[in-house]
Amino acid sequence: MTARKKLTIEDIAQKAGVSIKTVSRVFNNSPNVRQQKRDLVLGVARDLGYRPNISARQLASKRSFVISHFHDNPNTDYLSEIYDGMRRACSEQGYYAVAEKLEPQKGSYRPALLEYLLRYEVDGVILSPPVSDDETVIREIEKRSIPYALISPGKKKKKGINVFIDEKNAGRSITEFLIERGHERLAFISGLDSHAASREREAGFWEAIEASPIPKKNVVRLSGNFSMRSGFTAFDKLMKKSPNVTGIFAANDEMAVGTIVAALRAGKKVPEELSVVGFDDSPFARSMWPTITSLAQPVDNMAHVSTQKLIDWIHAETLEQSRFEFATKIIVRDSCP
Amino acid sequence: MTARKKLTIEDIAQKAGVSIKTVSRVFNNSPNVRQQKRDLVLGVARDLGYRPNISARQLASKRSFVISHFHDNPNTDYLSEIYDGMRRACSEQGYYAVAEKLEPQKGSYRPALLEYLLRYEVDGVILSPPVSDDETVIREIEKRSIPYALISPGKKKKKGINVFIDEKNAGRSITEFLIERGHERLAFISGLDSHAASREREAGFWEAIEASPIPKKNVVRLSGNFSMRSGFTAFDKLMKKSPNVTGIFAANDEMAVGTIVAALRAGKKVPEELSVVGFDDSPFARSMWPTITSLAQPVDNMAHVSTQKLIDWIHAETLEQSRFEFATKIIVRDSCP
DNA sequence: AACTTGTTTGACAACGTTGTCATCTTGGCG
DNA sequence: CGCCAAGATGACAACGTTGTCAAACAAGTT
Repeated sequence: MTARKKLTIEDIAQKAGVSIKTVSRVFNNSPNVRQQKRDLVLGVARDLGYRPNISARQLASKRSFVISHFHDNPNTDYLSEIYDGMRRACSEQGYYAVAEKLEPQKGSYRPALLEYLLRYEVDGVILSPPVSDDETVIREIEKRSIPYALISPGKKKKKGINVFIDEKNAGRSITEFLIERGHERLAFISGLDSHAASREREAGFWEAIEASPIPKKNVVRLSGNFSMRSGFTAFDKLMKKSPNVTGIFAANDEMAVGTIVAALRAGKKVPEELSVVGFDDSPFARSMWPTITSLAQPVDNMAHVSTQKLIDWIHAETLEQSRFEFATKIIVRDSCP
Repeated sequence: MTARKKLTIEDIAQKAGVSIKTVSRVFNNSPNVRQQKRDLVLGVARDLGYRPNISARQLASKRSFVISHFHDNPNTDYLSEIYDGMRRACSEQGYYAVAEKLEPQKGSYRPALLEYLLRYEVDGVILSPPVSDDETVIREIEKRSIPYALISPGKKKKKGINVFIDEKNAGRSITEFLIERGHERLAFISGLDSHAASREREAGFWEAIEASPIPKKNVVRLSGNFSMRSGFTAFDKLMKKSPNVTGIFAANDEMAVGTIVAALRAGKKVPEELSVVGFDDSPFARSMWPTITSLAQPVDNMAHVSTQKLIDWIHAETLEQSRFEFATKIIVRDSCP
C-alpha cells in the first residue's frame, strides 16, 4: 500500500510552487529563506512524507554523512550505550552512525585509522577511552580538519568537543557515601594506571579520606586492571593484608563483581560484613547478587550530546562551546545499602 | 603528503586507455570484460589507489550499500561479535554495516522496522534471535523482496539464508562431556522457553541422559530465563530439592555465572564438589573465577558468512545455497576440567 | 523618486557513478 | 571466405541533490 513512487525534491518544489533550490535550503536549515516559505515547504514535505535522498546529498555536497566512533575497549556494554546515544542523534539528522574498533598495529592506532578515514571520508569522529587519549590519532584527525568529540578524555583538549564527568568528584562522593555508612576501614581497588579516569577516581577517594577522621593506616590501596579477575585477586590480597576492612570501592563494576564473588567464596556476607561499591552502573551492577551500589555516569546521554554538538559543528563550520560536563549519581543497591 | 586530488573513474579510464564504463564493469565484477583488460584496469587502480565513490554508486544504481542487523537482545557481547563479523565482510565489499535495536511497539516489531526500511532502503538484512523468529518481520521483508539472512532461527525458513549450529547436538555433546567426567546426578537450567534454541539445548540434554545409564530420578530440571539472577535462584532451589547434584548444565554462560556465585556463597567448592558447564563461551566464561567450561559457537564467523552470502545474493539476485551449519566445540576450563 | 545595500529566489551546471542501447570485435561454422 | 551470434566496448543520459552566480525583491537613505 505504501509502494508509491519515490519522492524527490522536485515533487515538493512543484507542489509548493517554489524552486528546488528553495526546498534544498529549507532542508539544510540555510539562512535567507522567508519563514513563511519555510513553513510552506516543510508542510508539503510532511504531508507527502518526503525524505531527502542521502546519497544524492552526499554526492553533491561532498559530505559523507557518516559519523564514526573509534574505540578500543572490551567493554561491550559501554560501547553499546555509546552507540545507542549516537544513533539517536544521527537518525534525527539523517546521519549514519558507525562504530569501528581500532586495532593497534605495532602499538599505533594510526594505520587502522588512516585506512578508515580514506575509505569513508567521515564527516565527524567520536573517540572514547583509551583512544580519546591518543595524541597521534587526534593529531591525524586535526590535520584533516575533521570535527571530533572526545568522550571522557584524560586531559581536556582545547580544540575538539570534550564531554566528560568530573571523575575526581565522583570518586570522592561515592567514597563519602561509604564513609557516611559508618565504615572506618576502607580499601580502594584501582583500574589501569594508564587510564586517566582511574587515577582521577583514586584522587577523589583520597580527598574524601583526608577530609574524614579516618587515619590513613586504616586504608588500603590495591591495584587492579578493570577486569573481574583482578577484583578476585585484589580481594584475596586484601584478606591477607588487612582482613578487617569493611568497605571497598572498586574503580569499576567488573572489579566490584570479582570482589564480591571472592568475598562470598571466603564466607564473608555482603553487605552485612563487607560493603562494596562500584563505578559505571553497568548491567553487572543490576544483575549480580547482591546487586551493586554504583556510581552512574550518563553514557548514553553523553554520546547523544557529543553527536548533536558534532553535527552542529559540521554544519556551522565553527565551534562555539566545546566543553560539556555531566552530572553523575549514586545508584544505591544491596551491596552497600 | 597524501592530500592529492580525489581520483575518479575517469582518471583510471584515461590512464588505462579504456572507457569509464569498462572500469565500472571491472569494479562491479560484471561479466563480459576480457580478462586482460580486467587485470589492466585493476592494476592501474591499485597503483593510483583508486576507490569507487560510494555515494555516486548508490545514487546511480539505486542501491544503498547498507546491510542492517536487526536485533532485540540485551547481550551486548553477542551483538558485538555479530557486528564484528558483519563489518569484516562489509568492508571487504564496500558496504556499510549498521546495527539497529528493534523496539517492539505494542508487542510488534513492525512499526520500528518499517520506519527503518523506509529511511535507509537497505540492500540486505540480518536478523538474530529473537527477531529471527518473528514471522511478521520476515513477511514484511519478503514483501519488499529484500535479501535476508537469519542467524540461529528457531525453525529454518525455506527462503532466506539460514545460518545456525545444531543446538540439540551441542546440548547433547556438552552433557555427554559432563557424564564422561563421572557425574551421575545432574541438573539442567533452562533458558527462556520462548527461545527455540533453549528448547533444543534441553532436548539434547535429555538425549544424552537417555543414552546413559543414569536414571531419570537423578536428574533435575530447573527453569531460568538466561539472566545471571535466574542462575542464582535456580541454584538455591536446587539445593533444597536435591543437594547432592554434582554436575550442572546451564543453557547459557550468564546463568552459569549465577550458579557458580550462588554455589560459592553456599560454601560449595567449584569444581571439587560441583561442576558447572555453560553455553556460548561468552567473555564471562573466561573472566569468572573459576573460569567456565562452555560450548562455543563461532558467532563472529557465522555473522561473517551470513553477510558474505547476503552480498552474493544481492549481486546475483538469486540464491543458490541457503543453509549453513556451523560446527561447535567445547572449551574446557576450570569449572569442569 | 532614485539610489544603495542586503536579502531572497531561481536556473543550471556540477558531483561520480551505473543503466541503456548502439556499435564494434571475435570466433565458429557452413 | 562470408555470415552470424555472442561477447566486448563505449557514448551518453540518468540518478537526486547542492554549489554558484545572477536576477528579483525589499528596505533604508538621500
